Amino acid sequence: MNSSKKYTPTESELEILQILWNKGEATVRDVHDELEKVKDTGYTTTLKMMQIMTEKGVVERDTTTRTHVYKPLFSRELAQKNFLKKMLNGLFKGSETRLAMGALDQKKPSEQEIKEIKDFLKQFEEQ
Amino acid sequence: MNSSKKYTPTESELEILQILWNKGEATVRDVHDELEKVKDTGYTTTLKMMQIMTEKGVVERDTTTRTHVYKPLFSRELAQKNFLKKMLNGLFKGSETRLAMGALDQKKPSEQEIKEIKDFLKQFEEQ
DNA sequence: CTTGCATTACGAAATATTTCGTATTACTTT
DNA sequence: AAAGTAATACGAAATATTTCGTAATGCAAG
Repeated sequence: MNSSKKYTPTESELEILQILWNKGEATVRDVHDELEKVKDTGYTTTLKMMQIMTEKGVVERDTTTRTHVYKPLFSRELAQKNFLKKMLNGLFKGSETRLAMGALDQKKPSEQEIKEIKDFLKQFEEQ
Repeated sequence: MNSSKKYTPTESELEILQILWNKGEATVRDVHDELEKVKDTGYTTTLKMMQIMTEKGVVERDTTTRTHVYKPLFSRELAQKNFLKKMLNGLFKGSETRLAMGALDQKKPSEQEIKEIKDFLKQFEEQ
């Protein structure tokens, strides 16, 4: 059994992270103005969300100025990698060198495995 | 504003879908036995989960035999595409032809956009 | 300075997800 | 056919996520 729980952003957190990733850093106002274009929730909701993300250590904030400035600590790349890993986990069902148990962290995948991963990714490439 | 909400599997649903995708179809017992290797929850939890997924239309089940057999209706490819889309949404921040608003569904991305997408995907390919 | 405005803080309600206990039902074994 | 076993049904508790109302605070304009 395995109970290493790695952080995955929730739906809402991901939306906020997207904006932070794009802007590099932003205030709650910045983020909320963006969010509003796509989603229809109040300002304090966004604020609270970002406060929670701060607690979780997903973002950090500079509180020296009155208007706090937030930066992502969880990178876009990591989000992608984590998702990819999650998908690959399901892929290596029978394989003895089960990536499934988090091997992707510890050992290098084999040639064969790399090939499979590439095939898996190919679909995104064709047109 | 936009409020078209497309289904995204929750964390737990995804775990179950992984197994169903691999097996093609499976009973609750099958799924639970797999799940147990990785997670430590009771049988009825898995059952309930799969029942809910049935209600949501994420899976379907054959109830002709006593032991129900479940099949995924939500494909691995779609899960990937949705995630990818979500990531791309954040990528086309300023672009006039904002993929952000779900354009990926409706119109073909431009040459330029395709290039950006490919670049984005490249990181997964290098070794 | 004091009024108004934008911000953060915070608690708690609303909602969604995950978990499981208990009951019921069907099949199998004795 | 009775007892045991394994499955589904279902309600509801536990937990996690999302939402927002209200209050407190600081800044800026009058």
